[in-house]
Amino acid sequence: MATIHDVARAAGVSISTVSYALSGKRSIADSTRRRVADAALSLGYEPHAGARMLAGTRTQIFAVTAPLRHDTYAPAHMAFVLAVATAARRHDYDILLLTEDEATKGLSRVASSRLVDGVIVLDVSVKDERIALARTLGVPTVVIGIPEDPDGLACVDLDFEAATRLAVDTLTDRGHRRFALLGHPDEIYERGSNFPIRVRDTFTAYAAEQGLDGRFLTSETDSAAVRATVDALLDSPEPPTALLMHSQESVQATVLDHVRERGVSVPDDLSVISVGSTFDTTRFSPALDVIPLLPHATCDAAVDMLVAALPEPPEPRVQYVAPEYRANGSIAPVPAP
Amino acid sequence: MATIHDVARAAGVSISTVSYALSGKRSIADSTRRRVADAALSLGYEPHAGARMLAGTRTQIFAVTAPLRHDTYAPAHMAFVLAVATAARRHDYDILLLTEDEATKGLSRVASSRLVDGVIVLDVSVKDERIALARTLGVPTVVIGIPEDPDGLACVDLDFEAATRLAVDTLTDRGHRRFALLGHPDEIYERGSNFPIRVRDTFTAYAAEQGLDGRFLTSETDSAAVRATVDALLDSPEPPTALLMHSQESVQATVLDHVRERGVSVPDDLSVISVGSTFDTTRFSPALDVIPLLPHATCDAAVDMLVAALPEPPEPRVQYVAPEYRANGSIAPVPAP
DNA sequence: AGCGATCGTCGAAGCGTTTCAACGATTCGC
DNA sequence: GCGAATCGTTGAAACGCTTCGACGATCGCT
Repeated sequence: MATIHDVARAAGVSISTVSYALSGKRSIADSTRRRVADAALSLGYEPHAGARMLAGTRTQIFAVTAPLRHDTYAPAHMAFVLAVATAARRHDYDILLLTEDEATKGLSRVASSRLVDGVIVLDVSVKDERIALARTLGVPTVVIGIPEDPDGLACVDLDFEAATRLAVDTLTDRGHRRFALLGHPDEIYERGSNFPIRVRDTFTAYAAEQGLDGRFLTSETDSAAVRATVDALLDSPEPPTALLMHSQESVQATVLDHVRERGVSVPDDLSVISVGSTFDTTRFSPALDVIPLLPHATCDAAVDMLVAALPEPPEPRVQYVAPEYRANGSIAPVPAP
Repeated sequence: MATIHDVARAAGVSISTVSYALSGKRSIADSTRRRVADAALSLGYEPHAGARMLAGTRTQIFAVTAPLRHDTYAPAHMAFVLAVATAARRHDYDILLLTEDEATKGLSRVASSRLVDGVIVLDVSVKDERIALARTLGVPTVVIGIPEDPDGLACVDLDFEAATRLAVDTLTDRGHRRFALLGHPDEIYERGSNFPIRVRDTFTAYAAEQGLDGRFLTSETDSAAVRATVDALLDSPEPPTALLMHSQESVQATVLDHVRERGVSVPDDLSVISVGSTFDTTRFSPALDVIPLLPHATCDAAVDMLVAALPEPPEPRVQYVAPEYRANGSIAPVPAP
C-alpha cells in the first residue's frame, strides 16, 4: 500500500507538497501538481483513513441512526437510508449505520470516539431518546422528521400540511365539496405519531376553513374492517365524492378492490388521491394520483444542511420540503348529482 | 474530550500503562487496573478512532456492500443488513454501508484507504463484479449467497438443497406422492438467479430419485396468471396433494385465495409448504408451514467466519446454514382417494 | 535599482494511539 | 545468598497524514 512518502519520492517533491497538491489547500505549480497526480495514480495511492482522521479534523463519515420499530415499513425505511447514503457520497462522505439498540448507544460511542463528523437521525418518534442525546453530545446533527420538541435542532421533513392542502385544493378546483380522509389505525394517532397527526389536523382544519364536508376515518388493518369502513362511507346519506388516503399500501389496495366490487368507478364516481405514500401507486388498479414522500429531496436537503455547517452543528431550524403532485388519472370533476 | 494522557495523569500512571490496563494485552496489577478504569470512566474517555486505526492494526469497521437491484425485496434485504450489523456489534464492529454504485466503487476505496478490516458482500448476483474485486483487493471478505464461481472465496448461505429435501421428506412422511413446486417467474431462472435454480433442480432431481410425481411450475406475478396456473394444476387428471411454494409473497397469497375460492381446503385437501421465504407466513390464511430464509443464522455465521480469520482473509469455503422447519398447520396426511 | 509582497516549496511539529525494548523490584531455585 | 526468571511499569518510537512557519525566488511597484 502506497503512502504519501512513496508518492513524494516518485514525484520528486516533499510530502507536504503532495498533501497540498492533492488537497488544493495551497497554490502549487501546475507542473508539480500534474507530476504528483500522476505519481499518486500510478501508485494507486489512497490516503490512510486513520492517519487522516488523526491529523486532519474530518473523518468523512456520517453516522445514520435508524432504529427498526415493529411497525417500520421496510421499503420506505430503506429508501431513506439509501437516499442519505447517496447524498452523502456526493460530498465525499461514507455512512456508518447504527440500528436497533445501537441507534442510541452507538451514537454516544461513535461521537465521543470522533469516528464521525456528523449524524443523520432517521425515523424520529415522538419520545425519542436520540434527540436528547444529540443535543447533549454536541455532534453536528440533522433530524429527518419532526420530533415533538424540535427546539435547538435542525430538522427536515416533507411539508405534510402543504401536501394535504394541495390534495384538497386540487379536488376543490374540480368542484368537489364532500371529502373523506382515510387515515391510519387509531393507535397510531394515540401514540402521537408525527405526520399522520399533521395530515389529519390539517385536513380537518382546512376543510372547516373552506366550508367543506371533511370526514376523517381511521383504518384498521384487516381487510374486513376496511371494507366495512368503505361501506359505511358510501352508504351514508351524502357520500363524499373525493377520498384522500393516508394509510398503508394494503389498506389502500383493499379500498380500491372493494370500491370496484361495489360498482363505484374511480375516478368517474369517486376521485381518489394517495397522500404521503412511499409505495408505487401506479401498480394499483386504477393507478392513483399521489403526493408522495420524497426520500431523495428530503435526504438531499438534510445532508446539504449538515455539510454546509461543518464542522459546527447546523443552525437549529425546521426545513420543509415542498410536496409534489403526481397525476395518474384517479381524479375527475365532481359527477353530476 | 479526554485523551489517554488525561486518563494517565488522573490515574497517576504512564500512558502505556493505561493502554495495557484497558486492552488487557499485558498483565497489570489489579489495583492499577482499577484506578485506570475509574479514571477512564469518570473522564468519559473513549479512545480516538483515528489514532487507533493509525497505531493499531484494526479499525473495528466492516464494510457491507449491498447494491439495490430493481427486483430487490426490501424487507428481506433490510433483514440481512440488520442481521449483519447486529452480529458485527457483538464483536465490537461497526458497519459502513456501501449501496448502489458505491457497492463496487466504494469497495476499492474503503479497502485501500484501510478504513475497514473486512467486507461482507450481500445479495450476490450471478455475474457480480464485487466478487472479482474482492479477490484482487485481498481484503478479508465473506460472501452471503453463492456466486457462480465461489473459488477462493468464503461464502455462507442457507442450504437450499437441504431445505427442499426437508420439505419433500416432511410430506412423504405423511404419505404424499404427488408434488408440485410453484417457483418464481421464468425470467428469474433464465437470468441464472442462484437459489431459485438450486431449489428447482433439487426438487426435480429428488422427486425423480424418490419415484415421486414432482411437477415444477413457474409463476407470473399478475394475479390472473397465477389463478390460471392453480386451475391447471388442480384440474389436471391426477392433481398433486402437496404444494411447495418458492415465490413472491403476493403470489403465495393469491394461490391461497384462489385455492380457497375453489373450495379446496388447506391442509385437508392440499398440504402446502412455503420454502425459502422471508416474509411472515403466519399472516396468510391459513398460516403456512415454512422453511424460512434465516438472516440471523446466516449473517452470524458470516461475521463469525470473518472475525475468526482476521487479520487474514478467511479460508475459502462454502458454509451452508441448516434449514429449519416451522409448522403452522398447513400440512396433513395425504387425503383418502 | 531597491523594496516589499507574492508564490511555490519544504521541514518539522503535532494528532492520540499501540507496542517494543528495557528497567527496577520481587520472587524463585538451588 | 546469588544469579536467573518474572512481574508491573515506563519512555520512546512508530503509524501516515495535515498544517504552520519559514525560506528562497520571482514579481510589481516606486
